[in-house]
Amino acid sequence: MPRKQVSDQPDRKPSRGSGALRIYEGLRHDILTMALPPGELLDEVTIASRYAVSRSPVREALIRLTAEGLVKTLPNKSAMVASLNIEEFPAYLDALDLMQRVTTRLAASLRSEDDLVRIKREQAAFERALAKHDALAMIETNRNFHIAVSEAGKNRHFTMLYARLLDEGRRMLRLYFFSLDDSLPPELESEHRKIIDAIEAQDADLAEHLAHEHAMQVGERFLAYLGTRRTADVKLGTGEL
Amino acid sequence: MPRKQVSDQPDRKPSRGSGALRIYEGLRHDILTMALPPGELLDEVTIASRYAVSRSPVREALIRLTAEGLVKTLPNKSAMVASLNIEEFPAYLDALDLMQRVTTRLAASLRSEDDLVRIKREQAAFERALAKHDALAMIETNRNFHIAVSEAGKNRHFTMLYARLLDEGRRMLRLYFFSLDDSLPPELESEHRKIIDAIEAQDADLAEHLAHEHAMQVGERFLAYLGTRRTADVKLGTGEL
DNA sequence: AGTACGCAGGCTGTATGCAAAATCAAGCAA
DNA sequence: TTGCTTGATTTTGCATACAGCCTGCGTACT
Repeated sequence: MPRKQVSDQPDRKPSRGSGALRIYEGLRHDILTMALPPGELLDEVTIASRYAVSRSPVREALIRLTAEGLVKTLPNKSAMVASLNIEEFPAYLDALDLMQRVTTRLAASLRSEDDLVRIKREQAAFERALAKHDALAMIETNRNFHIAVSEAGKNRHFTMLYARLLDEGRRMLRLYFFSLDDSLPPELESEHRKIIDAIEAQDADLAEHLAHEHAMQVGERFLAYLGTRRTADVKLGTGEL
Repeated sequence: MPRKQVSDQPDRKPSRGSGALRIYEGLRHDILTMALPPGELLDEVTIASRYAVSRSPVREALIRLTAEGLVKTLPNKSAMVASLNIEEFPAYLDALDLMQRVTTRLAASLRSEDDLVRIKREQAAFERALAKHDALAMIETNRNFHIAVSEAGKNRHFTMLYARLLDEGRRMLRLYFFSLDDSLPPELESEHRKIIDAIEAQDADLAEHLAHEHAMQVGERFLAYLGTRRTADVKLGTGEL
């Protein structure tokens, strides 16, 4: 069959090897931003036609996302976006708190000057997103800030779990941030700043303490959000807004 | 083309859906037991013919193993068994220690009677393996014991990372256990017993302390093993024995 | 009317085909 | 001898083909 021309760039060769990665990143982005809500069915042919590829790279992307826990798949049935289970929130917060504490503590102990530069750069990006009241950008830059801190701690095992938790949290944070539109909590900015100062001063105990408070704040804010009446009909289990 | 007859069981239907899982588990087992040494090339056609399937399910298995970190793959090149990087041992031990402490502590706080039964069952299997001087079984049952403890702590995030660390550790433990053939360390058994007692008594502080000591012991033993002269020529980076 | 059976369609799991990319080796040049 | 180029071969990445499983609807039977 004659190759259908690519939509945007007619002479753009997808350059063998990019297909699966592009789909993986695309699906991942859509899941984390809830463009694909929890429970959404991800049937392979539909996705394949949406990305103008065959089922093979789609399959690869779905397998990888399944391994990450963002997609659930039952044998001989369509994959679906993993649901946000509210009953797991306590365990989630426990894990987030511990990882945030340990990675921030390690960062304070082990950070290099380069790490510090990168952390501040990510924080600057976060503050720009704050200034622009861009909730999605805030969520993403907030994640990148914490990952930068974690990587300064130089333990890839902690960083990996922490990244997974933060990504999982992006979906919850999206619910939270969008609930308050433009009135964004400015204390996040100062909390980040204090963490940076502690890391710069290599005060591990203080850094850990601040990280703990930060995690608790996020948890409390999310719980407060859950308690607001106007959102009482949001079904977290299915993700339909 | 006429179907080539299956090697072992001519009338065995692979029952659609089992292929990828079978290969995944087979490769995983071979990697963790070092039957496939670190650095070994895993080209798709060879594995496919070995398991008497096409490349598709092999591909799926390799993708999943890559996501787990047991296999490394570079674009347009063969996948290979992930290497054991000795320079990452300190970070590994940090992570193992923290996960062991937190999961054991949580287990002491949250264990149900059923959890306790399962933990003791896994410990019994471990002791049987000890009695039989079966190193591979010891490694596996030791892992299962700790996973059972972790699951009693009811935090799937911690359990997931802990399981990954224990599996990663299986490859290192294999080096260690095989280095001392039959003279197996009996204190592992009593350490497990003490941990069980603390969990049963719901003494979280004691359980955490014992878990910490246990992790440190394992680390020290492995370091002592690394220090023995007769193994000085084992190249951990490539895994060739 | 309600239930069970059967058949058709769609979707996944696996096999196979094809082309780009990488690797290797031989040949040529320095 | 050493290094670069080039062509053949191998291997991956993607596309396509095929077969079994699940679903849903229609029909017949109780």
